[in-house]
Amino acid sequence: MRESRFEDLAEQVYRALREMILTGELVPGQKLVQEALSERLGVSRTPLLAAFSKLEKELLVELVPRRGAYVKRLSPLELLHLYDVRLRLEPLGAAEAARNLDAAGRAELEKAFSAYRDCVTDRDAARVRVADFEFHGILMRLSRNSILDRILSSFAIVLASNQRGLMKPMEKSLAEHEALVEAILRGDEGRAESIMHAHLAEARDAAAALAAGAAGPAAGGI
Amino acid sequence: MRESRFEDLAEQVYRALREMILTGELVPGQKLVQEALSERLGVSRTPLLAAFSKLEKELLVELVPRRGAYVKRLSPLELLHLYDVRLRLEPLGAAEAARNLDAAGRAELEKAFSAYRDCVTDRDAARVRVADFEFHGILMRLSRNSILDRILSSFAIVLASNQRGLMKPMEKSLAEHEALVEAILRGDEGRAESIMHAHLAEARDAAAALAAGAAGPAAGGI
DNA sequence: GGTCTATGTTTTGTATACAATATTTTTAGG
DNA sequence: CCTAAAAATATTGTATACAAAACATAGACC
Repeated sequence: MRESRFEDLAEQVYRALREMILTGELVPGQKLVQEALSERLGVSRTPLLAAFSKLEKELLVELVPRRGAYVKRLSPLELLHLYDVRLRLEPLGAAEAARNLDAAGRAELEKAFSAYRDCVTDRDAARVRVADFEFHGILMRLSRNSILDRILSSFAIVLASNQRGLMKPMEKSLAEHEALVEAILRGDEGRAESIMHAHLAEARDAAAALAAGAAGPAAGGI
Repeated sequence: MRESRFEDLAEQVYRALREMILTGELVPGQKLVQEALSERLGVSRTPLLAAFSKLEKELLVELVPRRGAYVKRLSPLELLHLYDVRLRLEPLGAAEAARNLDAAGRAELEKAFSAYRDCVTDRDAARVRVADFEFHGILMRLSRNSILDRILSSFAIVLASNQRGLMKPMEKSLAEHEALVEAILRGDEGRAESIMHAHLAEARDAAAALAAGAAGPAAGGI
């Protein structure tokens, strides 16, 4: 066994900041002052710096030399671009998950889906968002494509993206997820891929409309 | 103008290490000892740490807590997965580049292509590899999809991937690039996309063969 | 009164110092 | 001669200290 149960402070700080950004405790555009944060988290500035580096690569933080670190604000255009990328990658992941599913994966998938369904039943929008994020994340992990999983889980941003009011009605989304799960459990790669594609294409189009709207009227603030 | 001409030591170190890894000066599996490297680069260990964090997110470095940093070695399977991802993303980039091309982009594209062609003319395999990498990188930049550009340029690894003897004959690759450039200059999105797809599909299949071979005979070392 | 400059304060970037863990070497035992 | 424990060494992780740059404030000049 070569792994280590030890966890970097940098890693903990990274996760703490990520959480704070995703929950909205730190809002887009906000400056991340090193000393204030390190005091708040009870660590020195050193691990903070490493965490900033990681978060910058995930598009959650913007690092301006000599100026500081800021919570990144996604422009409507970047949001659209993000959906364009998801639209290409997640159907691949769904297909590979369908192909590579085993008993353990099946259990994980069913668990994630039922957690999602419960949130929808409760009509708790905030929790639905998180559960949806986790569902997609688990699916990509089940694809057994480590590169794909890495890229997509890197973009925790996808959660932030859903905050912008382009969530579709819960029931519709639930039905799509259900069909997707069913296809994957059956091992139907082609259908899993096309359902995922359709599922994301709508969101992408909503993002496109948003981007088009933002480009016109208001000159779109960065 | 809000940008800053100042450059972090961390950024410089990051680029220096990246270069060293890509040129093979640092070989996969090699341990990156902090003190040795910081002496060699003439900086303290602090900026080195930030650089490690960045490189880890790019899959160029593996960070094992309390054990150290190692130059990551891509397994044949990971290589295949990487091509699966490229196969989905780069055709999108080619299409968007064709759609969004302007005069400046046209000039950049032609310059990158002619640099590439010159390397092929000289039959200098090492330089062809670098020129190919830059050509693809510029193309993704021309797509104007910042997310896409970011993901793919993150994976400097793509260069490393080409080192594994799955480069196709130079003339064939040159012809494909030429057709691609022509399609983009014409603004033919569909054709640009399909050429790029075909261009990468072959490499992907070679990677698949390699992965299948590695999984069978030798039990595939990580 | 407004703008430019000078000074003081805050904040970042980097180096260094120290503590804790991993690795290597030495030494004792079977 | 090989194995196993213990000491010594090396290396990482983290905090702190200091220098340089950015920012804010106040004063002088037009």
